[in-house]
Amino acid sequence: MRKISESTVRRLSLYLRFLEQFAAHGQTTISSAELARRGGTTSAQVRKDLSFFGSFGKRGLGYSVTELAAKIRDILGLRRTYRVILVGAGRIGGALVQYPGFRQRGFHVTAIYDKDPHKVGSRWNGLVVRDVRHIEADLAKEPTDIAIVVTPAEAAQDVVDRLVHSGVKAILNFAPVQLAVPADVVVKSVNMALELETLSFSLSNR
Amino acid sequence: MRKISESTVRRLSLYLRFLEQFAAHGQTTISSAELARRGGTTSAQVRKDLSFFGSFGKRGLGYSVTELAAKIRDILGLRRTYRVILVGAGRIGGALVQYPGFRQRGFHVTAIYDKDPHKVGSRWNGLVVRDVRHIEADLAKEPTDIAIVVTPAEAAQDVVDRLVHSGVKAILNFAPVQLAVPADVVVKSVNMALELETLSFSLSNR
DNA sequence: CCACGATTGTGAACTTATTCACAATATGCG
DNA sequence: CGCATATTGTGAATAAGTTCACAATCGTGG
Ligand SMILES: NC(=O)c1ccc[n+]([C@@H]2O[C@H](COP(=O)([O-])OP(=O)(O)OC[C@H]3O[C@@H](n4cnc5c(N)ncnc54)[C@H](O)[C@@H]3O)[C@@H](O)[C@H]2O)c1
Ligand SMILES: NC(=O)c1ccc[n+]([C@@H]2O[C@H](COP(=O)([O-])OP(=O)(O)OC[C@H]3O[C@@H](n4cnc5c(N)ncnc54)[C@H](O)[C@@H]3O)[C@@H](O)[C@H]2O)c1
Repeated sequence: MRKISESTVRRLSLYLRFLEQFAAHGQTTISSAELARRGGTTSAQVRKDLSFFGSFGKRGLGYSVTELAAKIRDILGLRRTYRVILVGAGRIGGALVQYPGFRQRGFHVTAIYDKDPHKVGSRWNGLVVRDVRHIEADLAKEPTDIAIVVTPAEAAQDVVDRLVHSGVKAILNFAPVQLAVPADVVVKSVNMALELETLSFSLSNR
Repeated sequence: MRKISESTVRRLSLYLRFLEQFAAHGQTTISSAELARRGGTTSAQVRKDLSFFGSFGKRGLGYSVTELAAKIRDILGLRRTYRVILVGAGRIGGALVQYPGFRQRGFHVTAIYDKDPHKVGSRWNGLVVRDVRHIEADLAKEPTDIAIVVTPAEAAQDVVDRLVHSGVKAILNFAPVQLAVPADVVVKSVNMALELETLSFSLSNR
């Protein structure tokens, strides 16, 4: 397959959300122009994004909402559910476990780990917080697809090393550090302070 | 000023974080190559990013860590502090108010708003949660620089309309919806489900 | 069953972003 | 001082991403 850009993947994920909304409203077909309007892009961009993966529309008519949604789910690998573990039972971790949106989209949090003896053993949304030292053993028995790192910055690289060592191939990181991982592991970082700084830049430059 | 790309701004923010770390370790000078290594980019990219704003280095020597940090703070508009309000006293909102990292970087949360009468009036990290209906009046008296939207998706556009109407020019949005705002208002969205879906895509394509 | 309006799919043109590559220095040392 | 070494700053080359523009094709309605 040709190299697909990050921005294309992000847009596909957006299109999918719109398609689900259109489907919920009973709309059966949709044009690239309409999808573009919703996503703040152009119709050519929508068609180009899709064209990397095939041709899913009908000329003169547009796309079937449900078919295109199914196709994008396929492309994004969303036909299956994913096992997700959370490392760090802190404030952000707490918000994430309780958030129903992830499960709705097929991401199932199956375990939470922490280092703090006061937190280990407590129940979080039906899950018992486990000691982070059990990660390797647990993952050997029941591998996970994705790990979310919500520990303090100082602990993050350490935690990630153990995750990688345990065979985790995808990591979503909230700690404000640049993580080093082997080439076959993919890391996405959410850096909220950085987002605020881009806002600060925008405010100062107009 | 020439149009600066989003990616350049994000990288500058990263460089700044690294510079602060180097400063904390007592390092006084640094080369573009070293910054690049840390940030996962190339030395040419680092120099190009900086060159949009001036020339801050010494040939043969590199950059003064503290001078460059000060310069980037200038560029990003981080010489001042920012007033930030939070709309939505839920789980994510709770994590955000308690997070010390924002204040450390000059972003001061000055008020929290919610719609729920059970939450209005309660204390959150020293701040009393106010009724969202007071937003307009409050902001007329004490303008804010940035608003963080952490309400449910259904309420987000409504809240944003009121923020815009009250003169807010920068918004950080956590609700998984595309927000419509006038051209002079900048919105950044953090969409965690979308991040998970890009991971899902990566996992399914190798 | 043909002509028309709508809309896709996609090369080609264009625009933006990244990397290359090298002259222009700064430092240090014999 | 003059030469060797390091590293910047930047125009030019390349690569990547977006938009244009139009032939291909579908459904409809006369
Ligand atoms: N809270 C926010 O709004 C916010 C915003 C931006 C970034 N972040 C980042 O997200 C991360 C988590 O933030 P938080 O506010 O939830 O912090 P927190 O302090 O509330 O929680 C961190 C948790 O990690 C646990 N922990 C520490 N070391 C560990 C280890 N080695 N293994 C497993 N668990 C360990 C701690 O016991 C604690 O329970 C931090 O890196 C923070 O910088 C948080
Ligand atoms: N919690 C997470 O981990 C997570 C992850 C991804 C995205 N999000 C998104 O972030 C947003 C907030 O999530 P949450 O988990 O904190 O939700 P939550 O339900 O815990 O909190 C939402 C808060 O907003 C308040 N609210 C509702 N309507 C309002 C209005 N019109 N004005 C002011 N306040 C109003 C509610 O009373 C509630 O206190 C949601 O859009 C959610 O989809 C959350």
